[in-house]
Amino acid sequence: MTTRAFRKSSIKDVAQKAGVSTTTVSYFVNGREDVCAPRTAERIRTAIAELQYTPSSLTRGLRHGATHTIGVCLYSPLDPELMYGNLFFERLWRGVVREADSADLSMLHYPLSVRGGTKSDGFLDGRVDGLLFHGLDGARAKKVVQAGMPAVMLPRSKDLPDGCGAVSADEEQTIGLALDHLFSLGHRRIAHFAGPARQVSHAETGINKPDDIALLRLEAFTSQMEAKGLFDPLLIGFADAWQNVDEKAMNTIVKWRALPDPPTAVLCANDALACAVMSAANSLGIRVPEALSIVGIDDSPEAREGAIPITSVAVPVEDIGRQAVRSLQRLMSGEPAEACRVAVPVTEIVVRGSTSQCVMNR
Amino acid sequence: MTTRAFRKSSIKDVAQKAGVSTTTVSYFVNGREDVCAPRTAERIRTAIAELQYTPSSLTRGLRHGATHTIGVCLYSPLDPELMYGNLFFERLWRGVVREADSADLSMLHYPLSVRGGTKSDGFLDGRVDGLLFHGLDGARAKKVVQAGMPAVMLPRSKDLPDGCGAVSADEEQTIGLALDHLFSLGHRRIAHFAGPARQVSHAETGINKPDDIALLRLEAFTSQMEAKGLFDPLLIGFADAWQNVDEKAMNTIVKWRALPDPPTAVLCANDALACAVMSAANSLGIRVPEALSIVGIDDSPEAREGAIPITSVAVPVEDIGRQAVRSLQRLMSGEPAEACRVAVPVTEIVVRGSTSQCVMNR
DNA sequence: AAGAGCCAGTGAAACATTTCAGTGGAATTA
DNA sequence: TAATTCCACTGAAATGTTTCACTGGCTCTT
Repeated sequence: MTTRAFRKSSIKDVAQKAGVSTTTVSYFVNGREDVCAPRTAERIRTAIAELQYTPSSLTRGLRHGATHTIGVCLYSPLDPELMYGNLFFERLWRGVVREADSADLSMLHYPLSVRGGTKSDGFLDGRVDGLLFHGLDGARAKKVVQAGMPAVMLPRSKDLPDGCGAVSADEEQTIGLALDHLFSLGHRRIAHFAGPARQVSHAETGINKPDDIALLRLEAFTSQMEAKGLFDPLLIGFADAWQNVDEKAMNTIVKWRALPDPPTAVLCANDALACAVMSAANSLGIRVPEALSIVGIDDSPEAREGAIPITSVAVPVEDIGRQAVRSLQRLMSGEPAEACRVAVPVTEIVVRGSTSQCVMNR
Repeated sequence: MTTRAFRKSSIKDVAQKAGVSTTTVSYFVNGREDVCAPRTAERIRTAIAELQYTPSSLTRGLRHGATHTIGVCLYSPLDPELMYGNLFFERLWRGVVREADSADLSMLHYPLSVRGGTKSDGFLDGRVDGLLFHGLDGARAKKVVQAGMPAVMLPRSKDLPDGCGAVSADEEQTIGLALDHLFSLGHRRIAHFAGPARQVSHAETGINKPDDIALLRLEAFTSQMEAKGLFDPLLIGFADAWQNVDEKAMNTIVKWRALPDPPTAVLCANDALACAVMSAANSLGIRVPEALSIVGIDDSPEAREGAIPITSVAVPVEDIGRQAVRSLQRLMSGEPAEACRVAVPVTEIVVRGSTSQCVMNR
């Protein structure tokens, strides 16, 4: 174990230089009122300045049992396919950073050997007061949480351990916004193109991806359509993997068009899927939105930039990041985990050219 | 100062449970050979497992004087205009994370109060062995470096303090690639649309932005053109701020067209500027590339996606991130700062539709 | 003038760990 | 058998800081 190249000056050095005890220096530094003899204070002040003294966070943490630091575990930077050009991470990250900043919390990134490896011990090495994680598998999360570490899952996953906080977008609202929009345009035969349930490549590594989101959206779609008596299992399509989404979309659309009562609108689990459906429709000569309305979710650039821009539900990703930090703070200050599980409201749908009045029902 | 909600088990607890001294446990944990009595080892092993013991990084750091942690200071997530949709940060970040991961280094993000505030003491609180910073102003950097903290500036700035490492793209090569491409197409009258020298809004906050890059590119352009005897100061345009880039581009192009000998190609300091020049050319009815070749720098999506995709020099941003971590490691292990200043090679120019053979010189 | 009270500051323990320098006992050697 | 060597382990100091409990000296009150 190598030692650091430079030596910081310690409270002892300051005490010696100022001719007082370390206790006095400590009191001075921490602003206790009763150490106020002006001349002593002055000597300490100059000693600190000359020695460039800064109290060691390490020992402070040791003494206080708290470090004012949260561990953040975001797998995205290591995951090429998921992240490049996808602003999700960027926005989430920004929310986290901003909230942590205003709460005066430092953030520690654990290296992959801890994040991706099998041992979760690294998280318990005393450097952090709490943990924010994004894509840690349930088993390891459980271990960490059971050891007493406050932790918030981001977004909430299916196998959320007891005692663990969680922050997600309210997917019921997400779906609700999209469906309300389509309902108000007169659509009744509404299909859903669902996202990949879970990616195989990552099931291997034990990393739990937020593709659970796709499942939540599917469930919300199903229950809300059922509540209106409009649900038809034939109108559910799946894209099992990212690889051949275009093909999947094509097949699915063809299948739907062959139905006696084809859908007039399709709600896609995310914008990437919506784009795939859009180009499938184009290839098949199905006019959008006249013959088929398309709604996406995420409000990503790809939805905005096509020839026919796609109506999309805007997910408040940055808010999710902020709320996650807040939840973690509450958890750290002792609130019960149930109170630290929040569904961030989703309130905005950006209406664009891919949706219009349903012509069938006129 | 609040204490943490949960108490970790310490080496003492393990020692007590296993009926040995803490020394023995320590030796066991750190794999010293001479503590190998199988029965003792077994007892310690079970005690550790039962108590979920993990050695405290805090005290380890305290004892060893090194924490295997680097501080990273990236302002981008807090800077709306610069970052959204700009993959620069994302790619840089990924390089940093990957290299840190493979070097088994943790990364600590300091909060804005340290990063943006006036005090640089926060960096010296003993939690990190070195510092990677991106947009810390020269004065504060100097203070940190003088205090003996190994630090690497990313990218290299004009006012790089002595003893500080630095990693940047080799802007001479960047410009060289672009110019060679244009020369090979026969262009001789080549203009340069330079980036903002420094952003006022951030000069206020004391944050030094990497807009120095624009300056470096301008200098490289000037010297390389001069070396060929082709430099003409009239062919230099500036975009002083992001806000009215389009207008600036328009004015600049108009001005250039009015010259007796207008440029046949323009090298823009980045892709955003190249896009601005492209749309200015479109508005003015100047055909690209026939009447004007345009080269950008960065190889960003915006360069790729226009109606006429733009030829652009690909800057190895991820490499820069990786190299920065490596440089910092070398610096931390005692290498002189001069050896820890690297210019990352720039080798790739992506040729697209915005450049073609120069017709004037045929 | 004696006790009370305060002022300005100090000693030492505690936090969790590592590591130098030992120690007691057994096995080996002379 | 006595000395040596080795084994398996332990004591204690050191890292930098905070904080409880205390002290010596001074001033004030009665």
